[in-house]
Amino acid sequence: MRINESGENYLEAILIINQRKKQVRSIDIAKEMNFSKASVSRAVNKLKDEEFLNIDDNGYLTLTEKGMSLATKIYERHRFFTDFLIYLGVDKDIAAQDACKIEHVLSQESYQAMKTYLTTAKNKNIKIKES
Amino acid sequence: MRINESGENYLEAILIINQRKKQVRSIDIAKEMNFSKASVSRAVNKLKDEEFLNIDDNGYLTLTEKGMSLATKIYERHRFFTDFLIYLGVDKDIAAQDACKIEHVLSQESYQAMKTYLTTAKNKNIKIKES
DNA sequence: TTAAAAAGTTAGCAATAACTAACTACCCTT
DNA sequence: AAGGGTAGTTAGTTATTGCTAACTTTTTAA
Repeated sequence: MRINESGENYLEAILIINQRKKQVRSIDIAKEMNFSKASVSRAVNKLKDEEFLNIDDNGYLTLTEKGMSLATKIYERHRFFTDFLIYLGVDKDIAAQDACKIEHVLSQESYQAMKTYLTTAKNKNIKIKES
Repeated sequence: MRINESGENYLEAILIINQRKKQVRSIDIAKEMNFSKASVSRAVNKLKDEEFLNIDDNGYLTLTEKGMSLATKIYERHRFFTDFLIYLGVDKDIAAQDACKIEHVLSQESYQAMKTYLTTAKNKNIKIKES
């Protein structure tokens, strides 16, 4: 029952929609992701079965602790990879697109190394400018 | 008829096998990639139909110009992303694994920005050490 | 020479993940 | 109360990409 890229994207979308709206339904995800209602319905019910979210009687979705944890992890990676690429000079839209692609697949080790490096690199650049 | 990740991996494997052996057959790919003969047979014939490679009467595979161009591009990305991650302090095996995942999906823009940055970063580090 | 092994192919299966079409259910308005 | 809009579900399709089983063909070796 291992979750995959597709499932992670749904969870991430819920998190993102939640920043604009208090309540999230399947239809909101369909609009956000440009998927059919049917695809979302199926995916969301699978995520419910796997206990990544709950669906209440009115169709509102709530991430479980497990779901929130994963969604947050992926979204943080998304933002970091976007920032990282922007720092390297990549256009922000392309950076965001590329972040979507790698956020699911890059190892924790590489993610951590990139984070550590970016911090150090930023400090070095400041020092160089100051000297 | 757009080629995808799977096809790119087969082409890359052919390039890699060619570095050790003058001639490459489907069975060599199967061993290299740990796939069944049947899967390779189908994939290779698809790549032939799409004119990424030719198959001679003895079953030996030759990349077409188009196939070689793509294989080389992916392999160069593979090596660069591996080097990049190793430079950031990632273990070489993990770096290679992660490179496999991103070599197909990262935009040309990001790839180029990372290349430019790595060169600059290396120079800066040398200067810092020298000063 | 016969038999086994190596290589390749074909057919059919499975999982994943999207789609459309058609349905139900509910609410709101006229 | 009837009809329309919105939301969700179910069924069935498609494409990708791996698999096994079973077959052919060719080469090798006893």
